[in-house]
Amino acid sequence: MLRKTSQRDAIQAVFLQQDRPLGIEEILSNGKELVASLNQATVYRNLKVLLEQGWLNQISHPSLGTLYERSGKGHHHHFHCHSCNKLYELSDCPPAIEAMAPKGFQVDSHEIFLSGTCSGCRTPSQQ
Amino acid sequence: MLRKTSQRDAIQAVFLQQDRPLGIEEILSNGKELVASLNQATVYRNLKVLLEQGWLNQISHPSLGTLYERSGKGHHHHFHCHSCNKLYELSDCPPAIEAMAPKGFQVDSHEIFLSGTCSGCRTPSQQ
DNA sequence: GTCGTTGCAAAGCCTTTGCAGGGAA
DNA sequence: TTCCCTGCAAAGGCTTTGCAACGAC
Repeated sequence: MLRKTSQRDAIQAVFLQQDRPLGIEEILSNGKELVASLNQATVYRNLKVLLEQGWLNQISHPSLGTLYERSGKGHHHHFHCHSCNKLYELSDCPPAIEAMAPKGFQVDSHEIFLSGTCSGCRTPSQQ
Repeated sequence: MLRKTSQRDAIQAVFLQQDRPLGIEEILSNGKELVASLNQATVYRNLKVLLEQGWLNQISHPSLGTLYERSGKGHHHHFHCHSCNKLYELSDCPPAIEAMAPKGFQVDSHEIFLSGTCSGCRTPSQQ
């Protein structure tokens, strides 16, 4: 029922190639290098399909807006460097996060966004 | 240089009265009860002014979108109950949050969003 | 041939802006 | 009177949708 198309292939290739969270503009511009006719609407439609399939995860970042990343990397959070504007993946997760909620509240999920300066931007000479 | 207007008074009154994070729609509809002619554009413009004055804080919630809350409550985070759709304030904050970042990264700020079911929605009979 | 998929353009949200009239000081 | 503020409507971003043509199977 789901057909293989060069457009969807291109979008997936962009994610495999970049291996980091991407926004629409990046997906579109990178994808156009693979399929020149690639259209914005097609990107949106395929992102939706890939989300439904569980191939992608959606990130609603407070500063960067909506981003998409390959799923299957396990639970993690993100660090946003506002110098180079990159989004880094974090592996750790505070274990006591559920304790933040008041008594009687059931915590189903949580999101953590850190921001600051990455090591590369702090010591540019070592980059 | 900043004039007192019934519209801005109304918007501030809504926040003082509700004492919780509010979205545009709520601010507008509640504000219209105080100043019937209150316009959407006026609300946006005054929210901007109140943000610049530091009277309000902006929240970019992953599920609820943009909300505004009175500032001056100190550092805190939020819990979103997806049953009653309310946003609760949390007082605690994990102390080890900075340790989540890789070595050499400087953490300037962080955001934490919890979601789940509040106590009232878990045991409706006691509400 | 079928029917999922695409490109294009139009339409939908949310938010901002231009403009002329209105009101605070 | 001055000029900040408001309401209205139009315009801007981002995302979705309608539609006819296209193309995978």
